[in-house]
Amino acid sequence: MGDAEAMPQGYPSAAAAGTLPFVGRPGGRRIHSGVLSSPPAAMRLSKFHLATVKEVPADADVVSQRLMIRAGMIRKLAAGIYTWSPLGLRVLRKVEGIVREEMDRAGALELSMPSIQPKELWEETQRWAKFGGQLLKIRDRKDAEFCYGPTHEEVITDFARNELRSYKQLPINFYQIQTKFRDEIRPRFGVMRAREFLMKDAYSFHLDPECMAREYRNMYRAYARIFTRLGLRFRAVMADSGAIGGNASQEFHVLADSGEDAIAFSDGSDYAANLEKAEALAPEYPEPAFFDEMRKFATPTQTTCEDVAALKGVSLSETVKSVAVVGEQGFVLVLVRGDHSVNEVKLQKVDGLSEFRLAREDEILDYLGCQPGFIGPVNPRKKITIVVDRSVAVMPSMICGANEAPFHLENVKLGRDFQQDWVADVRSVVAGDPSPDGQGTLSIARGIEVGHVFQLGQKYAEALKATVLDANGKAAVMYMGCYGIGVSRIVAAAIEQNHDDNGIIWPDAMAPWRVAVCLINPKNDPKVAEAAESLYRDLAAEGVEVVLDDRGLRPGVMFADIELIGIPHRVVVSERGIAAGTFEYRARRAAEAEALTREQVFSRLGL
RNA sequence: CGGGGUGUAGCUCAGCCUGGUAGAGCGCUACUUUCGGGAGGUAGAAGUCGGAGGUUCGAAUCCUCUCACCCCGACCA
Repeated sequence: MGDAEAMPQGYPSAAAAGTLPFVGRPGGRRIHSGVLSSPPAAMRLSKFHLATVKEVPADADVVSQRLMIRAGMIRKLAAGIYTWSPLGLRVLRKVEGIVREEMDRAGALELSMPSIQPKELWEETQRWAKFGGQLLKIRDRKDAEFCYGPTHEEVITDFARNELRSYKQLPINFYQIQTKFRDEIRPRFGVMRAREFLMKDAYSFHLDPECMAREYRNMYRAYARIFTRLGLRFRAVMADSGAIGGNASQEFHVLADSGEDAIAFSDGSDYAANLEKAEALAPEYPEPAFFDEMRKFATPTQTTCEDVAALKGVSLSETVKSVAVVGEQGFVLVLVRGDHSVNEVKLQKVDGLSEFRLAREDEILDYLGCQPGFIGPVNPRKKITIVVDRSVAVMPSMICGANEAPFHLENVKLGRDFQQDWVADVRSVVAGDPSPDGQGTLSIARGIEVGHVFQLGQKYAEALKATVLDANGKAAVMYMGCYGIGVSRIVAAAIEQNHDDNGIIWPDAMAPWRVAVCLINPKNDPKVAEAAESLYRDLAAEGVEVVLDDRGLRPGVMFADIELIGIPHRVVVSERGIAAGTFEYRARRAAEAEALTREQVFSRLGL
């Protein structure tokens, strides 16, 4: 799959990252540094705090987390809460700087909102109650309630309603790069799923939906530029808008096998969507000539679809899985094919299930008259609601639980043996399903969500009464867009995508330094230190971000460190190189080092 | 929230079952020999054994409570 497919016209593919004209070039004076104050471009490791470690805590369960800890980029303070060391922060700032430059370039205006937000504001949008346990609530000394901001729709909309009075002030897009806190049920994977994290969030305000849609496309393009400049392989996909709310919504995913999200994409078109969202079409079945009577058969030990299918010697797709849930209006049985799985997000869209939970065993017994393992839609003990997936609705007949242990039923026919209340798309797509746009079939890949763009519409502006006067002098509720990027998560995602057995391999744009100059046995020959110092100074003078490893360590230790922290280019200065008039150059991904003259080294670095 | 597990030196861990003087490796400090892929030797510093209570002559070890952290689950019946 090519990244370019997900990108708007006219932008280079990710493969070209690092050669784009707007990448900060050595020697080129940046108009603005991208951060309030940049760390020094050149650095001696003897003056730096490099804190690599050989052993890692056993609980680091993902590559990026292990490598970030080993490289000494992060240290855990508490569950999902990390300190960024000087090294880690250099990388984080690189990402932040690129995000900031591209947001500025796209016309957004940076501001900074409080991380602590009053309860009252969140009550105006009902989200104090609805946001759930992720909202970290705190009290001040007067016992007034606040939350640590997990997102800033409320605050920005409050700001906008006070600041924006006229349609002439629109459209406008405000953004900030700020630490947020979401009290995750289970923080894990280091900074990839942390509770405290750095996020860029932007909010745009418009008089009409067309304008909102234009800015949405503008932000989409800005995001594509950001991830391209960062040198990441990524893909934009259609998304469910979830708790934030709103209409159109797309996510940007960094592709990595370890990603927490599954994304579905077509091999025959541009279609790509989060698995939560990807529409599942019903297959077509040949019309059967006649129907057999429903029949009960014994399944003494078979409680799963897999076991029952194996017992009958039929395909899993001929069985039906019954999932019991309890929604606002009571007990609901959800039917999906044995080879499919229920999609929670889709199920929430069914009437009466916007909030649901799995049924408890006693509830299942009460409504169906049978314990789990043998439940089904036929002859429940009490009146229940039955939701049938599209694929189940077209099955000529099915095998399902009999609501009587230990039995299942075969030749069960919808409409004859039981009645459904709803037919809906409630399953997740699987690889091989037809693409919903009718072109090609779907494949599933894994991704790490690093960006999300939404068209919010008037949801928040309405709740908070954020209006401007339009050209007719009438109050108009503004339309909003919101656009997030997980800055700290990008650092982890980049490592997931770019590493080897020796450590991290930074894309040039994210590397803490672009070049490392290493000294071998400088004590033996003063010329080594002289040559290294002069190379270091000259590279620094050219504006290259260069680090001099003058720690005086043994070569093996030094090389291992430089590789672990992922410096893209390494130049070794040694006695024997001096004698031959060369330096030893090695790109991080290269298998072998090569002996180059000083001029060749500079030209390798594009100088 | 349910289940399971772990807290012992800066880090990774052993010791706990079967109570009796606090251990190893890595890291750190000093000296020394080394010096092109995580060196060797010698000497050394370093731990309220997560916390509180209890049992006992005696508790890292047994019991109770508590805190923290981790894993699995919390749609696939």
